[in-house]
Amino acid sequence: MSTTKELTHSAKTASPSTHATLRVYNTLTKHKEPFRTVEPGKVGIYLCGPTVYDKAHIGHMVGPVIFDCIKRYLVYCGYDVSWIVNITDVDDKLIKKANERNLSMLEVAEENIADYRENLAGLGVNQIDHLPRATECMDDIIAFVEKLIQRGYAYESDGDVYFDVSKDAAYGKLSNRSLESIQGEGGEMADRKRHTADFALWKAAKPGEPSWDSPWKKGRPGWHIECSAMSHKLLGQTFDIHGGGLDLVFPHHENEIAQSECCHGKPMVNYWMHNGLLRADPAAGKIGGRGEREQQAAAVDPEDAVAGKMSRSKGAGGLANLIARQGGDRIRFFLLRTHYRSTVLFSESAIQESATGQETFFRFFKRFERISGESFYTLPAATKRIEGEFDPANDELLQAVHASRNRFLAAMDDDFNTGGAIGELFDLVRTLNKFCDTQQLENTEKRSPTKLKSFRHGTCVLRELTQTLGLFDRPVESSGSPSEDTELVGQLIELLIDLRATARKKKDFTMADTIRNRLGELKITLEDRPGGTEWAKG
RNA sequence: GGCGCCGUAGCCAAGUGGCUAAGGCAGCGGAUUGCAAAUCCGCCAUCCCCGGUUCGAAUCCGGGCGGCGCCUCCA
Repeated sequence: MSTTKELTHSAKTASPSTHATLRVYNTLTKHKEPFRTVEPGKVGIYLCGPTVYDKAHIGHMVGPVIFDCIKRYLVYCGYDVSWIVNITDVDDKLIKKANERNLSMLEVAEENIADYRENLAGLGVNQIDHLPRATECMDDIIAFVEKLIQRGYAYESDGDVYFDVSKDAAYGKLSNRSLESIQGEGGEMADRKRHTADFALWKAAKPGEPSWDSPWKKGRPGWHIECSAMSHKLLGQTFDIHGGGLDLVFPHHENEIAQSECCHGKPMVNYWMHNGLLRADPAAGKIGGRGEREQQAAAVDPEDAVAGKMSRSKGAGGLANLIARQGGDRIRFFLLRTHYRSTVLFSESAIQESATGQETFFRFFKRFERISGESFYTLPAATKRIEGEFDPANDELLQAVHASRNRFLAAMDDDFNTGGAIGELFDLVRTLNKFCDTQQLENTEKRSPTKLKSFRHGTCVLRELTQTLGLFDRPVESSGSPSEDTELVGQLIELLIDLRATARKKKDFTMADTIRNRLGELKITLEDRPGGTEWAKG
């Protein structure tokens, strides 16, 4: 098998500070390939962000969430990573929206960019290094177009500029299309183009449209050019990873490659990574796309209220509401349970289901705190893969932890298989829980420093791994807004718990159960543990 | 019509040539508990169908059936 050979080879060529067991699926080659960087130890990532003509929806978050993990994981593996997410803030739809709302294009953009950033933060996406906007890079865009004209790959036509696909022999290589099979956009531009498949690099402005000075007519950039210009400006002529939704492969990314490679005469990107799309329900096609628009009115399954909500979420605050309702951490967890290239069937009931499983982690974190007195969230876990390596020696617990860690890393190394990796996380928690049970760690008298030390070490490993996914970074804010009453409520519950404890001592279980049941009706659960009774809301 | 993806237990979902097919939800049995909750243990799939390659396939090839994406703005 060639796998062994590749691994051996990469171990020799890789920088010692980075891990070369990583394999990445490349849309361009349709294969998983060993990950090699352009520059040793450095990774440049460009992800296509939104066109900000409207509020973000959940589908816009799939890419950012997975790439947030990818960056975290690469950093963990020792790379110096620069991650760009572009914002397209000049576009036909933006102009249309601005006219409808009687606002400037800039105002519409500002509003939706703020919404986008809020939603990113809500899902814990905080690894982005730059969010460049197309309108901030106009000089670079114009220079890029000029160069394409100079090199004979583009032509001006009545103030517009078009890319001449017939000059690019490689055109179609990403989406595997032949020039003949491409219909191209017809319409009003058709007569200004030499080829139907030619696409606009620069569009002359009509009266009243926002425009920028250019060597051609005053106008604005075409849809694809800003990505070529900005990625070049920020990451260079050839960079490591370009990402986006699967729906961008054609024409957007195909056109980006054509522009960039014809302009620079070099490969633009080494790894093209595309995430799968979200679907609202089996009947409704993908979210935010043509399928939704066509079927929106038609088939809304009454069983699945979510489909309806998704459609409505195109309006104000849809995603923000969803995050408020479910919690960003749950949505993130839900998205990461599936491999990033798969289609995810989205529904709130599916989020609920995955959240039920997610509770296992939160319960364990509480248990850890009960036993160790330390918060899981502040554990000094290794932030680098190499630092986290350890020899479990004869420690049975740590041997199991070590094995789990290896399986987790193997999953992540295999094209960022977060779904498989999360499975290992569940295993790891079970191992740790089992240790608590068998060693009776909840019982103060049975604890030994040695056992506690192993337990803490194992839990540090758990934290080390969850950090690479950006999961459980901080305590979940308790649902419901805190009020001044919170303290008093807590004191009252403690009082009831004391009364119940007295009842239990007297074997008055009827009273004890009444207290627990009545509190249960108020959504307050009591759990009796060796160290006393614990209560929780919800 | 062209290009491409997918079909694993009741549901969600890893695994893409070789130990007993991860994990989660739901369910069932047990340990534990005054009873619960939590936790742990056990049970619960031969991988859409047919054929082929191979010592050996869920995993590769061919053919069906079914679902989906792109080809037009889309993360």
